[in-house]
Amino acid sequence: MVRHCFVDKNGMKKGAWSKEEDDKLRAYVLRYGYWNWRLLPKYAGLARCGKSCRLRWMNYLKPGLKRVVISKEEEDLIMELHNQMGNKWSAIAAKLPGRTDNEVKNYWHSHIKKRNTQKTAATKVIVEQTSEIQTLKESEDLMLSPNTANGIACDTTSLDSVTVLQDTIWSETFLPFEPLELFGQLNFGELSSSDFSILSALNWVGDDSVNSSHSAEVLANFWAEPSASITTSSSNETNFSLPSGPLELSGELNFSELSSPDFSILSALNSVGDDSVNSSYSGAEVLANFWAEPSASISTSSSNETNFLLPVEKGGLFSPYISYYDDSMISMFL
DNA sequence: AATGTCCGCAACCGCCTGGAT
DNA sequence: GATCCAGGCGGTTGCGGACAT
Repeated sequence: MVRHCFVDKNGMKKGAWSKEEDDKLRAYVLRYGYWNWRLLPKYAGLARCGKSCRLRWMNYLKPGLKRVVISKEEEDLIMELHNQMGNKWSAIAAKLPGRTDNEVKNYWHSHIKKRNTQKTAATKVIVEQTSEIQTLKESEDLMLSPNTANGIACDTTSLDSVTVLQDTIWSETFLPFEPLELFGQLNFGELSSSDFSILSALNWVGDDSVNSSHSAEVLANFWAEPSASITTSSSNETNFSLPSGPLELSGELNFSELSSPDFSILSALNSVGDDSVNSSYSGAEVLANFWAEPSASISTSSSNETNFLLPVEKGGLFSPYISYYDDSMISMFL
C-alpha cells in the first residue's frame, strides 16, 4: 500500500513514513505549529523535505481527518461539486469536513470516474439496441403516434422484448406534446449551469451562457418575469418564486448530468413537486413518476451529452441520466 | 498453492500563485 | 517591474493487498 522507503542523493528520506517519524512530526506541529515547512524538518529532527512533511501532516496526521470510507452522501456531494467546479480538489475537499484534496481526488479517480466510463460504455449498448428496436418497428410497420410531428415518439407494442439493462445508461425521454403548467417555488442553494439551461429553455429566451457564477438576480432578469421574486432564507438557500401562469415549452438543453437541484426544478414545474427527490433517483424514474406522462417514450443518443430537445411548438424531449432501465420502466413511459 | 492481474491509496513531482524583497 | 521562494495544487507513480486464474 505504501512506497518503499529509501534515502535520496541529498540524504532525504522518501517513501513510507514510519511510526517514529509520524510521532516526531505530530509532536512538533502540535507544540509549535507549522511556521516554515522547509525549516520544520530540521527542528523536528526529521530527515525529510518540507514538502513531504507538509503533505504527511495535511493528508494524514492533522487532527479532525476522517479515516473512514466515504459515504453515499459525501459521494453525491463530490459529484455535484465536481460538476460545478471541475478538478478543483482542494475547493471540493473544503466542502467536506474531515476530507483532504488527495482523498477526494483519489476517490474520484478510483470510484466515480470509473463509473462514468461504464456509463459511456453502456450508452453504446443501448444505442445499438435502440437501432435494433427501430429496425423491428419499421419491419412490423408500426405506426407512430399521430401527435408526433417530428416522428420520434414510438408505439409500445414492439418494445416488450427489450433486453433488460442493469447497467447505467443514458437515454432520451420524450415528453408529451402539451404545455405544462408552471407552479410552485424552487428551493435550491446554488444554481448550476444546467439549472440555467433548463430554465432558459423553458422560457423561450434560451441562452445557456449563464453559469453558476451568476446570481439568482440574473435569473430574474433572464426570465424577464415581473412577478418573479427572490428571497434569501437564513440558511444559504435561495428561494426563487416563479410566476404562477403556465409557460409553453421550447428550446434545447445540453447538460451532462442531473443534480438534485435539477430534480427540484422539474418536480416544481410539474406542480406535483416534491423536492425530497434527489440525485440518487434516476432521471427517468423521476420523470415517469412526477410527470406521469403516459405518452412519453424513450430513444437514445450516441454521445455522452444529454439533450433535452423541446419541440418546436409544444411538449419536448428530455434526456436524463438514468441508473437502470427495464421493461417495467419502459411500460411506465409508454 | 503459485502466479498473474487489478485496484486503492499514500506519496512524489513539477508547475502555479502570491507575498516579500 | 523583476526575482525569489514557500506554500499549494493537480497529475502521476508505484507499492502491496485483494482477487482471479
